[in-house]
Amino acid sequence: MTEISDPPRYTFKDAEVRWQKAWEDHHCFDAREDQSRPKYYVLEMFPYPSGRIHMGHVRNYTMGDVVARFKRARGFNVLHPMGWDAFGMPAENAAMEQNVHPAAWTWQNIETMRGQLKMMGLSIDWSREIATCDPAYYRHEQKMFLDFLDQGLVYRRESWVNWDPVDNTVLANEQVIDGRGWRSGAEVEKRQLSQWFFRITDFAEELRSDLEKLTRWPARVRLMQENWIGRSEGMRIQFKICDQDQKLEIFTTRPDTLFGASFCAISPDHPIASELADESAELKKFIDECHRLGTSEAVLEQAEKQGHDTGLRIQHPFIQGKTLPLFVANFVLMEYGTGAIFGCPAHDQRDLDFANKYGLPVTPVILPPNTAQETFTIDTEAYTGPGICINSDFLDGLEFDKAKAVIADALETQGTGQREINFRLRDWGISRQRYWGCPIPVIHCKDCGIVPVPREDLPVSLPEDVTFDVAGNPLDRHPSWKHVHCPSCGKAAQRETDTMDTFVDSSWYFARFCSPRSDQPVDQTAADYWMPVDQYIGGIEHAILHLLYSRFFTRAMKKTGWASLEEPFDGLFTQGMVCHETYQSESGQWLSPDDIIENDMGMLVSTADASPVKVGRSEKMSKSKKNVVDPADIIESYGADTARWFMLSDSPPDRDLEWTESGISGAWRFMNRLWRLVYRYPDGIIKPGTDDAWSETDLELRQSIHKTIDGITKDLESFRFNRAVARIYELVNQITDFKAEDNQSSQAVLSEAIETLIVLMGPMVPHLAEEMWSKIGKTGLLANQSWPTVDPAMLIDEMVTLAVQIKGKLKGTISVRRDADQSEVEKIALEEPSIAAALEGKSIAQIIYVPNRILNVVHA
RNA sequence: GCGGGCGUGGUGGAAUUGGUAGACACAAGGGACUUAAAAUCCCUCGAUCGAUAAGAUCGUGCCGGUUCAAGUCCGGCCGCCCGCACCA
Repeated sequence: MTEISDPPRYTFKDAEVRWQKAWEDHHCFDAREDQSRPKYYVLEMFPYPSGRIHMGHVRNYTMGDVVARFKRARGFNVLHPMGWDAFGMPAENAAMEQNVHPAAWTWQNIETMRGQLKMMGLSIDWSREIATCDPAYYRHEQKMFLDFLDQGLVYRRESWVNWDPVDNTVLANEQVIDGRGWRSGAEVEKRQLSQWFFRITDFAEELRSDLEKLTRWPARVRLMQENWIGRSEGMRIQFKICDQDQKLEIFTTRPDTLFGASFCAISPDHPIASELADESAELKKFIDECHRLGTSEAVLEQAEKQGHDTGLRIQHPFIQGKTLPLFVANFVLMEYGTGAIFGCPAHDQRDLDFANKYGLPVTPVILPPNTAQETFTIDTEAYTGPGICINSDFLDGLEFDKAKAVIADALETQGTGQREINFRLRDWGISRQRYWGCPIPVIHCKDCGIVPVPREDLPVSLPEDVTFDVAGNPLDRHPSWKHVHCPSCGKAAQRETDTMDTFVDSSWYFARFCSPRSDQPVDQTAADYWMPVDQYIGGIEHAILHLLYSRFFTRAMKKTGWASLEEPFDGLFTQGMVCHETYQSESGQWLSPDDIIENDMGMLVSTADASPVKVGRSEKMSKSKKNVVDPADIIESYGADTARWFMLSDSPPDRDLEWTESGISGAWRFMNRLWRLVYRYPDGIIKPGTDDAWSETDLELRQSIHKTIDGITKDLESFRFNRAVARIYELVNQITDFKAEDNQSSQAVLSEAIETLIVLMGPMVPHLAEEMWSKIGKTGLLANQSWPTVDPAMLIDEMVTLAVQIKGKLKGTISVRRDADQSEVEKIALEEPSIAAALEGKSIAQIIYVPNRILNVVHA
């Protein structure tokens, strides 16, 4: 081989474009159903087209691409699509601020970002691209909405919402900051509005119990969903209201504390409260007060328990003649259980706070273990632990768990209570008073009520001639759009002007990718072949909502005949965030990494005025803190492969990754090092020979090759990309150090090493790998090359290094035959000078031998 | 408050799942090449003692335990991070 004195640098600009075109020309990544091959569906959470791609996208899509390319090389028929989560508020904000149409703004962003993603060299089947704002997509969403409506999976009801009086819109809870609208800054009001809901609670139990089937999901995400669904077993109990026919229904998980009840309380939104408020100005005032305070976290944190005595009395179900006062209390939620509770102050902290404030009796009914009843009192701290029932009539002496069952039976026999399971999960409100979303396809008719838009009239498209110069929903004030004839009676009627929550759009896009141009929401044959998604990858921020909604939607689709499975995502991986140090000027202004420079003294200063810069901790890249690095700049200066390599190196993919300049330049240096390595070997390096008379060093390299194949295969299967990267470095170091002898077998080993290295790197740095592949004289695309197979014989070492310990402390290592028997190993170990010296004069008590691992000598 | 996770060199992180702690990389320092710089190549790099050697001792947040053997298992602290939060 000839050493070339000055190898040129790897010219990524030319190479990356060239190989991207080659893949496209050869349709390498087009996916077609093929029943004869095992399929693999890799999906990354699709991006919102905000304008430009950010580092989070680069990390996400690099990981997905590694999996897609790896699986393809392993012989799978891979589906790896991309689309756009294109409806949403930012488009309307842009419309208001920049006077552009949301559609124009969105499609322009898609154009830009598609180009940027293509520069990354992702193995995506672009022929399947979809955008949720395209009527060709959302008409199917409307169709399914109507199917859900037919099946009773959608309903409309009045509900309390956060209303922004300036922007004239409903705000999500996350959009209310300290009681004010996040955009307008106006004090948010509670209003009752008629809203559409998806009946996700129908599936609460199933969504919870099926979590255990999702074995390829992170335990953390499953737990978060489980907590979110929040199942609790308890009882619904009907209390008699004194001097009335009405009953008060409450829900409790602690029927065992029923004898400790000292009051009942209902939510300010409870029907009984509203009824009473009609006759009591004072109560009405109290209820209004509760509404004004709202339920935002900050408020609840400090909010005192407050109540209003209704004057009504409630009959205790088991104690003759005992009655309890009924309060309206600010801490009782209408949305959970029945909106009414009984209060047992001794064993619930909230009830105790309330009782102490209003001077209500506190009767302990659960005695903690190893406590004397005479000395047990409750002061300001409720006892919520386990124990034995006291002061509880027929429950006395029973262990509290047993007591729950006994009293449940008693109530059920009496007919005044039933065992019930309650969930924290609420139905999913999907109405948004927004323009840029999927229109809800119904018509409101004065005579016929709610009439679905006839299916043949779908899609209900958004009108284009809308304005954003005034607050409120443009659909609502559009001159003609909402005025239609009732499809049922033909009289004048109005369209629904609310649009759907954008989470609806992303709840089924994965199914649409299977047959993106079908004139049905999904083509059953295609979906049956491709679904479920085998590997889904995205941010942990979607652990609950998006993933839960998708699980619900898939079930709803199954019920309406659009899906044949329940769980859309078989495997889930949640990637960490991309972080960067933060910089602030002396006056506290955030500075971008581009605005700072290291001065002669090694200090970071502002490029503008050379003033010192405060370096803050590494945080998620965000525009507000200006600690962002634009991926487009990086790809421009270093190429896509360098960016991809850096993304995969060092940090485990589920943890946060810190972006550093030295890290990216290190990755760039490595790209060139590889290029030089391959450049040293002219075209057509030696083909593997039949001669297997390897020298010891030949054998060593061959073993390394196969151990690397084995290791990287396992690493990529289990998302340990950082480990795979380290193995590549190890192999490259070894190849660099390898001195090939002047014979065919030695040359062949080197040849095998380089070839294998290139194939193994293919999924991670595809352009460079193609370039190297072609450089060593290979014809045909590496993208179509299959994954190397492991020679199992090469994984087994003839000799192993064994650690020798004395009383558990390492004293030396010896080299022994693999699986050598204990007596042989002992002999070698005890003859080892350092061991012999350490054991001088000691009598050996025990020797522990773990073959191929360790020999531990224990002396007296 | 409830639930969960994490804690290893100057830094990011490895560690065959109880068996040689620190792989690999970054940063740093030294050297070679060069008129010089960049690039590249070589060496050192957990701490302490020792001479920059041989060697020894200590060392995975802290304290204790189990074990022949603990970063890994158990108990108790400390610190950080995340999720939920008036859910009866």
